[in-house]
Amino acid sequence: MAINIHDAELLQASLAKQVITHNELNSINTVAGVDVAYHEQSNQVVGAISVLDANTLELLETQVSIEEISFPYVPGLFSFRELPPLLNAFEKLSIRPDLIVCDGHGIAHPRRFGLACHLGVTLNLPTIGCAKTKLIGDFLPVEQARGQMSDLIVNEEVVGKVLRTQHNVKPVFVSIGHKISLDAAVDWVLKLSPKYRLPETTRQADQLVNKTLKSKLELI
DNA sequence: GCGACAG
DNA sequence: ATCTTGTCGC
Repeated sequence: MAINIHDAELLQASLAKQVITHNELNSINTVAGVDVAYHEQSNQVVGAISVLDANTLELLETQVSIEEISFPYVPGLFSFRELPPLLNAFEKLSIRPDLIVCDGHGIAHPRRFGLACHLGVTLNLPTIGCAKTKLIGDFLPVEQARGQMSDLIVNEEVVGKVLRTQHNVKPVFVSIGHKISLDAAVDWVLKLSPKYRLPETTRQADQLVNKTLKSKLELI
């Protein structure tokens, strides 16, 4: 790895000061989803980004990047493992999305600097963290109806929302990534999840990395 | 020491 | 994340 674990933690604490936790958005016409998949066998990683029309959720553009895994999986240092392939895939885009939804946390992180924050600050774009499971924090049970939520709390501080995107389906963990308020982040996650638990942006990116991993690496 | 721990 | 079949339910 190019950076050691200790330095990575110090870097996060420093970069966390650059995170903007209020809305600094222009009109949002396109929204992107990002995801990463691994092939430990060949030490390869696939990063993908899918850009959707923010209103129709129609798929507009996709890009992928396949490269060497450069950092181990360490809870809390997730972004150092996933950022490289995501940035490389992003560079290939012809469309610059107005918002990015990440498969992981934003400020709901030990040093308030999860993947969504790191990607947002690096690209200077609004980002949302939408994770499938908790990293830190406590919360009260969420009612079963779609749209119900409860605060995700760490030391009295609300770092995110535990949001039910579908009736009777396990909730997701939403937090601020960069340049967006928590309320707006929740609204977008709901809008992007009309039918399934996860946002369409995440589903498209997830589908893309798995398809790519299968076709380009399984024949090794 | 014990449990928790994004993907 | 990934390893993995069938199966219950809308």
